Amino acid sequence: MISAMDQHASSLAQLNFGLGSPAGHGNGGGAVPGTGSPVVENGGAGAPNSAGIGPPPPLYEPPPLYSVNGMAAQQHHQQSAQQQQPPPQQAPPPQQQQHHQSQTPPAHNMMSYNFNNIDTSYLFAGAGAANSAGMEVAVSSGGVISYSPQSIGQQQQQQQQQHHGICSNQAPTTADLPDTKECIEELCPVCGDKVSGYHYGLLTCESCKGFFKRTVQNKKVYTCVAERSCHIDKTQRKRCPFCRFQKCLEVGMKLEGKRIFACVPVSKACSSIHGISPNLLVQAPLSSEFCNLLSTHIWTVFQSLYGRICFAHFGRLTTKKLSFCVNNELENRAAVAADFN
DNA sequence: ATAGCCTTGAAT
DNA sequence: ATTCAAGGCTAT
Ligand SMILES: [Zn+2]
Ligand SMILES: [Zn+2]
Repeated sequence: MISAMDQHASSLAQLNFGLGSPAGHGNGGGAVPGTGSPVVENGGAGAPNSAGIGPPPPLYEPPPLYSVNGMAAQQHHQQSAQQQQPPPQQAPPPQQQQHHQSQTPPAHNMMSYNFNNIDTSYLFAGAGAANSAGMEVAVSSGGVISYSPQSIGQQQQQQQQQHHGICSNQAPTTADLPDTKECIEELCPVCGDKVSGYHYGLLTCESCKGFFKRTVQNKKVYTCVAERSCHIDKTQRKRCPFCRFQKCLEVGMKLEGKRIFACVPVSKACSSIHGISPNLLVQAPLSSEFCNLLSTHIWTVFQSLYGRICFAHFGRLTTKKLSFCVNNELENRAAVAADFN
């Protein structure tokens, strides 16, 4: 059945984004030597889709019905069974959630960056945390975007070297004992729980380690019933796995030393054609080959997952333009991520 | 699904 | 022998 796609499959196998379960086991250090583990076709998790995103902030004009190379945007319809979502019991309106952010002054509004009308929020949706994590962005004249993301991982490394530092990223409200060198990296950068060691590249708690593990192992695709900016702390981390995983990625949790950009659902057609799993783990570095694949097949999924992408000054959507965009967005980040591979 | 605990295998 | 992170196991 899949034999017809051997060509594609083989080419895919050379890509770098695969989730490997390369028998490889534990390994010291936060940086695992690049084990070239290709793709793993498994995907156990069902529920390939997730379109039920809340109304995205109208920062840009709503995209037209996108269709790439005649590939109709069918994603809109597939909106049925998702993974079990915590019953909207408390589907807290975004405002409430942001209310929780005790001390995050004007962060939440920076969720999406607009560069020359290119919205990059689709990747770092809810980049508020990323921003607070030290993300800096610079836009050059040519529209080239450069990032100097200070992931928590890097911060932790720095702190370690200094054997000094501040109480994680969560300011202790008012308590800032100058001599508290013990309160240091005791807090999980994702949820604030107590760290239990290095897990997937940085100091995290045991639960977030397990959560990250389950997510990447099963390639789970979550959806957020709110605005993809839910506050994650020890007590609420279970409420929105999407935002939790998003935060995991933002702070720089890595698999096999390689950063993960997202876990995206792949349309049935695409997974069938390329012989890939229904859910795809997008890892750095991204090869241009993968970017092509992304631009031609998975892009619409990205849209359905993260909202929309603004191609205002791109005019009509074409494969080439998509490739351009993808290469300038994703690969840029990939290059940055490669710094601490 | 979550999270605490355990086993494993590699590195030192 | 010891340390440690990845992954397995399993009671909630
Ligand atoms: Zn945590
Ligand atoms: Zn959320």
